[in-house]
Amino acid sequence: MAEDFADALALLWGLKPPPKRGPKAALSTEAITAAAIAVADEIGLPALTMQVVAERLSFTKMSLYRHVPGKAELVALMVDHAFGPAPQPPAPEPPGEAWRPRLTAWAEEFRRVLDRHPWLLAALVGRRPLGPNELAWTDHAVAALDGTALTGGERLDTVFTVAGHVRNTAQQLVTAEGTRREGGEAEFERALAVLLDEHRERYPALTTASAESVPDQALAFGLDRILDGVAELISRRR
Amino acid sequence: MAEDFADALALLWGLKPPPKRGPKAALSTEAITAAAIAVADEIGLPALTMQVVAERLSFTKMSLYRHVPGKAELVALMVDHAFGPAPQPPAPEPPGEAWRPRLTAWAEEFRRVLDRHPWLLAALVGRRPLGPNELAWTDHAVAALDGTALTGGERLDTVFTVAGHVRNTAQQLVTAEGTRREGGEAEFERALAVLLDEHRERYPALTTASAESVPDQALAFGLDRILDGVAELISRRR
DNA sequence: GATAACTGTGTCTCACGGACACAGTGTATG
DNA sequence: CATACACTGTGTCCGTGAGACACAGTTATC
Repeated sequence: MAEDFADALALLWGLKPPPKRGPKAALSTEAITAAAIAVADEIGLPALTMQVVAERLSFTKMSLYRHVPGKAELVALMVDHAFGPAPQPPAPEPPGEAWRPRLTAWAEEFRRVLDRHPWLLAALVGRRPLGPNELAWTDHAVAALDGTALTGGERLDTVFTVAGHVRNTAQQLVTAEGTRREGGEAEFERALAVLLDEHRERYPALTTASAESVPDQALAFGLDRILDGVAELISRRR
Repeated sequence: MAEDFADALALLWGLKPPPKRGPKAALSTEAITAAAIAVADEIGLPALTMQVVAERLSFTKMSLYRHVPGKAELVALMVDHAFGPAPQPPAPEPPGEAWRPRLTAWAEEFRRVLDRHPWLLAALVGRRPLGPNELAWTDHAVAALDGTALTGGERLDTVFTVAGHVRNTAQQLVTAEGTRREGGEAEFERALAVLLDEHRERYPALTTASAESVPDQALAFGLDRILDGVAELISRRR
């Protein structure tokens, strides 16, 4: 377990000493990762098998294991690769100002990544080895709060809260398999509506609230509340 | 797929007509669900196999399928069962007041459930059939906001945001397998610290913020920010 | 040119989810 | 009361997926 963790980290951070002898590899960790991402985008994480990835690359399943220790590590690579380089160049603006639009833009960018790669949601569950890109994303978000009256711990917690909110709202567009929800959307809503209607005396608050709910507002609403709360804390510090 | 969804819902809501003939069943959906939860608490969701559940009950694997359509449906049952009945009796207080302590208490209760059943985090990913208990939990949270100046949609979004935040903070105590993180905790922190130290010029904001971070504050901090934001919105409505 | 490191491959094993047929058991109907 | 029928638990079988391992071919170093 500890070994696996260290292995995965080494792989994520590109700490493999390049081989000196032997044939030049036709495959590469990057190629495998990219192919796996393409497959997962289409068919989801549970359906992602070494076999399918190999087929897309026109190689055999076992050849993948020369470049990737196992499926778990492959997923870790996919995650970091899917994030890609962090958005928002260093931003020459004075620190301490504009933290709010910067965090908002960051959240939207994060959301876009999750929309592009629905399987990411499932892959982000639990603690796992972090890659350079993921850390860079986090760093950029924390940097948006530079110069504010928040402590380091508060900045981290703020970023954590915002990122978590984005993740949670993205879940609504995703099936349990980690693929985009297409036409079946109505089915779920209808089933829930029927259920609530059948038991409206059992869930009174939920029923009445649902009656006047507006879809697709959760991301913006929650983000505004969170950032309002952060703004209040910052101004309270002055 | 649509069939599966309906089947799972029927099972969750106990809509099985009881059999009239035949031997009385030694097994039951409840017994299987309870055993599966016990197993998952110990070894996590990926390691939860029909075989293991059957062994704990001293039955054969295939006998489970007489009471549960498949593993996915079993997990759905486990989720609703793990939630248990919603906390907080109807609360005789006047609505509109005390929404904040009620939501806070609700969040803490939710957190306690997640701590008891670490695998829940992974099981909650994506849209899935909702059971009566889960709906009741949601209803109670929404009810805490009854009488406030929020619209129905805003109440739902608030609850969604709070619940999501609780979920996200709970993730830090969980491994990728959905078991509690025990001694390995230090390993993760140390690995991250080493990583950050090695690349401190690459992640400046993150490095300095981490240096003065206080662990285990994320839940309370984020919750306070969110509720501050909600309070501001409510007072703005007056 | 020999050796050693490395790559991709074919074969094998094990674990898991689930289909299916079967024998035993209890209830309703003739 | 007998018999047919619905239902339960079981044993066997299959398909699929992760991964171990041995092998043959390839390339740089001595």
